[in-house]
Amino acid sequence: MPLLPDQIPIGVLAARSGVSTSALRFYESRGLIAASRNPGNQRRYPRYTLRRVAFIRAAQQVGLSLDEIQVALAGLPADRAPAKADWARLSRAWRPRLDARITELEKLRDELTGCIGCGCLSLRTCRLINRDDVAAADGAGSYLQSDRG
Amino acid sequence: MPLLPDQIPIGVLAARSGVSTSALRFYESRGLIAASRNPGNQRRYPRYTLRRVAFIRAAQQVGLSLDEIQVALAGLPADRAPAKADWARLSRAWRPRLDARITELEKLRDELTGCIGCGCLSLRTCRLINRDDVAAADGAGSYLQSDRG
DNA sequence: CTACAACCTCAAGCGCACTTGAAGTCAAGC
DNA sequence: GCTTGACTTCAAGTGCGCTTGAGGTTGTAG
Repeated sequence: MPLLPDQIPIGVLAARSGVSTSALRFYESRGLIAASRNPGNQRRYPRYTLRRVAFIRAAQQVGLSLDEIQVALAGLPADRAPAKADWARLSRAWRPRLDARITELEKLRDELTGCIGCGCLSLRTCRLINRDDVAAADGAGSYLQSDRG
Repeated sequence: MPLLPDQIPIGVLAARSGVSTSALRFYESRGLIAASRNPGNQRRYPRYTLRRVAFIRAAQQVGLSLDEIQVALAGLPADRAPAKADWARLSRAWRPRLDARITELEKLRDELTGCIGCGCLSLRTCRLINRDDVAAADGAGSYLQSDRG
């Protein structure tokens, strides 16, 4: 007697995953999840869809687009419960991205702290404020750039 | 003889900030930056606009919307170069948000690593996979949720 | 049997952050 | 003076990730 039958209606999946029914249908339209249908044409989800949805939300947190997530999920069997190794493989693939994002934010935070502390807010020395001003170092030149570009 | 005159045309600001001219005009329409006009009605930016733009991009990295950034920037003088204290105040205001975001991503990363290592991918124990399944703990109930809403 | 909530499809709409295009003006070099 | 590219405005379009609405069907409790 399972806690949750293996034929989950969309409203239940929505309640349990915290994702709206419209978003779930949207995910289906984008090939991120799949459902079988009951005799009355209503969606019935296998239990592991809960994991797929959780994975999708987590991946969005990492900064992946739904297209990228779809590609990642394509590495899983679409029609049966994925094995531990399947999830592990996908998760490993995120890891560098997550690390990179964390590093980026930490760098920003540290530069920010540095700026507050050091009073470096001159145009020429502060990396946070000045990071994109590539031309500032080499004089007044570089008045060239198309409006369309 | 300044490196950059204090009447910067939009193309130059775009080249130096790495932000397109259309985006700069868009920022102006949203009240994030401002420009005076030359006799021919062309925008001329004060130098410190470069800092404002860099601030905007940095704030976007932190995850702020343009509306939020506009509110933050409203704390600066709109028509003269902000002082160190002005920037410092704004930067301090980001700090908690940045920290929170970093913590969130680190938590995700650690849970991810944990899941790979511990084989916890059962529906009931893995917090990463299962984090939103609030109903799973208390039996099969909670079949209630409207399609709309 | 009736009522009503939950479900269905399909098309259109939304919020965000811009981008693109049309039609015209301004500025600098030859 | 002419050309060319940088600039102007305004409206419409784009891509993403959904949400909303219309109009209809299914499922279940009383």
